[in-house]
Amino acid sequence: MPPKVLAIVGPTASGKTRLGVAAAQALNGEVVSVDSMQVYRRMDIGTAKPTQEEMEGVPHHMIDVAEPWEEFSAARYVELAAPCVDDILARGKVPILVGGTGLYLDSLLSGRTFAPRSTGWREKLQARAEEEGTGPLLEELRAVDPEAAGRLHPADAKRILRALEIWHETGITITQHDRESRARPPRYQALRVGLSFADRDRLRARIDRRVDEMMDRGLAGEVAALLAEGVPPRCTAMQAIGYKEMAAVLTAGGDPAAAAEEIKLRSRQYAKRQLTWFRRAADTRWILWEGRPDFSIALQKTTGFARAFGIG
RNA sequence: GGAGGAGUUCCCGAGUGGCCAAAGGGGGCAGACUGUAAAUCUGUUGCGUUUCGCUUCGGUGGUUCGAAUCCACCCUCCUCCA
Repeated sequence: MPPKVLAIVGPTASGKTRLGVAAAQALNGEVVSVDSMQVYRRMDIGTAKPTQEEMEGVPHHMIDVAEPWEEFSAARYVELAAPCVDDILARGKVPILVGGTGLYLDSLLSGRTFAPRSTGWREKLQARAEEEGTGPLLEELRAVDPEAAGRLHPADAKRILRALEIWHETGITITQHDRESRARPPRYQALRVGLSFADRDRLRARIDRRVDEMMDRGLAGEVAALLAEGVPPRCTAMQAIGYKEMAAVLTAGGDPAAAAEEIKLRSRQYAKRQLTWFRRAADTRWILWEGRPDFSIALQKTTGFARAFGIG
């Protein structure tokens, strides 16, 4: 049986960080962040990275492990996070996976492998897609991997390109790769605890408040500093919600207040996508806030689930 | 007081007699997701007993076989003249 871990998931601003710390204290655990943007250094305010104070002495991993200009990915996340989790287990403690990046979490738990990133194919294919459109590329894919071509929507350029990239780079179709990858045993056995609000409007209000706080705490300055140190505006890190909007205001001009509203909107839509992802795991034990979040009750429930699951 | 212009579905906005429950965009809702995932992509969005019926395009009447589209009056908003 794979080792057991606790995973705390949910949309942005649902209270994962705080419950994670409380659970770590109660269960003799350490937190492993599962967040595609908190991995970057100097991106603190906009990613709502837990502060030293909020960590309350609980060790946190997978935060500040990359430079903002670096190319990061789910594959790289797993490469770094899995040893982290294993180390925590080896020390007899409970790994508590806390975060909202569904792909990263599932990749870490499942043991799936990733086909390698190509050396140059992606760029070539991208250039072709811009010239010819994705139609011919999709047909090219169909010739070697009809299954993938049938599954992918003609407008989904990103995935069509990736499928072709894998084919050209490895000579193996993405369909075959995925099939083999899926057959691997899971890396960990996870108790999934989901955090959200019973009423979507409450989640929305909390997101709004959090964005206002980010602005007050100096999000503009944080983004300006990144740009000043030469972080390319188009890199992965700068695609983060809050950063791309502020970067646009800082470089092209515009109203910071309007940018804040835009950030709230994008965050709300992101939260919705997170819910779509996390709802898919039917075994998730959801804790839905009815009104103000009550962390003592949430912790009680979580430790109860954990005991029944056989951890802590 | 006078002269123009405008009021369209949650929002913006197209539509100037039938092909209009009404383009397009936004937002909402739902979904997908294997090396950019806070990314990317899809579906759907008046109501119902849903290959059909009903209600809708500021309001009320009217013209017409037929009106969001034409006419009259009214209401609201904008611009200009006084």
